Amino acid sequence: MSPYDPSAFPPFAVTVDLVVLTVRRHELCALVVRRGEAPFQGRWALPGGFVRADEDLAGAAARELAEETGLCAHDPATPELGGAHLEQLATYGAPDRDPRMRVVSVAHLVLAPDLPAPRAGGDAHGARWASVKDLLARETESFQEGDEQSGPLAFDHARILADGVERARSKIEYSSLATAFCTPEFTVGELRRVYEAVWGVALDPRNFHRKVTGTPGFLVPAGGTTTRQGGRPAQLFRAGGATLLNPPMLRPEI
Amino acid sequence: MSPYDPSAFPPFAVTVDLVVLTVRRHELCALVVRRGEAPFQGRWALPGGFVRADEDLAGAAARELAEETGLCAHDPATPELGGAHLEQLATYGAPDRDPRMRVVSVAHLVLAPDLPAPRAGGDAHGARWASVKDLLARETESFQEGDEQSGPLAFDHARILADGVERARSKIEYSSLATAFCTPEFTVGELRRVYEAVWGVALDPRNFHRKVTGTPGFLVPAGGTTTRQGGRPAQLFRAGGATLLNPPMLRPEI
DNA sequence: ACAAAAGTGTTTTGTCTACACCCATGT
DNA sequence: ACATGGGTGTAGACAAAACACTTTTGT
Repeated sequence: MSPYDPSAFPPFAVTVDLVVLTVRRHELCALVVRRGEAPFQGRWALPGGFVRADEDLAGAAARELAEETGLCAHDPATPELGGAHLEQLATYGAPDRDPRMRVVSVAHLVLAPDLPAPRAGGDAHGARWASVKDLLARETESFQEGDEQSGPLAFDHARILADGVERARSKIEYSSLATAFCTPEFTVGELRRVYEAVWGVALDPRNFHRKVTGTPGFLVPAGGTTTRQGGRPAQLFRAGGATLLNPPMLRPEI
Repeated sequence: MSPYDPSAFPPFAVTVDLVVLTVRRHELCALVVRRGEAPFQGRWALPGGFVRADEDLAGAAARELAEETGLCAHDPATPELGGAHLEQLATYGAPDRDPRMRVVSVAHLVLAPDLPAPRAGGDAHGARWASVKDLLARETESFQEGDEQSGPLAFDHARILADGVERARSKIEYSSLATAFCTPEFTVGELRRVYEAVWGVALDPRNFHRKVTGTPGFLVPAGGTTTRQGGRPAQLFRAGGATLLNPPMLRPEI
């Protein structure tokens, strides 16, 4: 027979979906696009698309990210895309998750600094940043039909978003990934506000400062200072080489 | 047009592969099966198979696990399968990972207590437990052709195995998953030997005892004692309800 | 002068480590 | 008696939380 018997397995469509997170105005936000076609036409969804025949999963994710946000695509072998971090999140493949056909979606998580307004691209009729809190609250609350802001996310995207947020919350605890939410040069206070937004807690600025500057490899001084946050000039830092934090940042109990 | 245009996306085969880990004779071991057909005929591989048209990913993993090990299949919604823990690990989809066709494999991680010799099932010509250390060492070392024990794993299974082992190593740090390697009732010393085997370190028995018995919800007394390890009778425990350990177990620096 | 944010010092409190020591069984 | 593993007590090292205090800017 030919290399393999195609009747031995059912054919699947494979897509990548993106959970793109950023921190804007002290709030954790996710990128959503408005669906232009059925099913879930007009509803908000996570950006994503089909994996092509000749590309790998991370490559497909990087391509979709570039198409949806204008972030330059970089070598997918390196997890940095113009300062953004890309990693695989999880795969969703319930038989009924797409009414059209059997689709397996490999979700990816992107952590990005506060970007300019996203560029609508490809098949998405519109793209915007939305507060994660709002997006997840919509799943259970009642809402007005036709309201531009409202409605639950399409498909199982609320579940995927929740998983991505949970991953981001735990990963910044024991890795230096929180710096992926910052501009290339940032202050300790800006980094603290990232933690506060992602975790939804208030942190003691004094202890936070001591902790992050005392963790070897987390931050390296960039040399300058800035007063863009007001008050006394703050030292600028860049992300250091360390990826794993030891000891980890401690998330307050709430 | 019909519900969806099949020419818009390339068809994929979707499989599940299993990293089944256990602790035997103070060593971390993985389940491997001998391949009965090309490619990689005669080589060891991770158990796995095609996802069927009507089952979800966790269901396919649970079915394959039952076929390969004889572990009774339970409700995939609950992560417990006869004392074993099942979770999704990661998805592997490089275009050339299978020479026959485009295959995306959703790897799952299973942590099981020390089982009787595995039952060969389905298309696998043989199944056995192999030391993780040996399996991963084979990837770089030279080996004798034709030796029953030798040869690197098929496909990208060494990478998948390494990822699964790394996941197990970090998860037992901050969750109570180490109990999934134990029989339903176990002693503190048996649990300690699980940590020692998975991490490849020696732990202080006195401090370990204080730590695990002092972490609320980790262990609940089962009521009896045993001398199966020799020495003074040890209290028997069951896994408690807690899944996240706070504070975590601390892995020694090396 | 005052508000605002950055940074430092100090005390208290808790946890990890290392190790001395005792307990209960099998041989 | 002794080896083996189970379990408790305790002193020192170390890190985190809480908070008083100083520094340096903008208005």
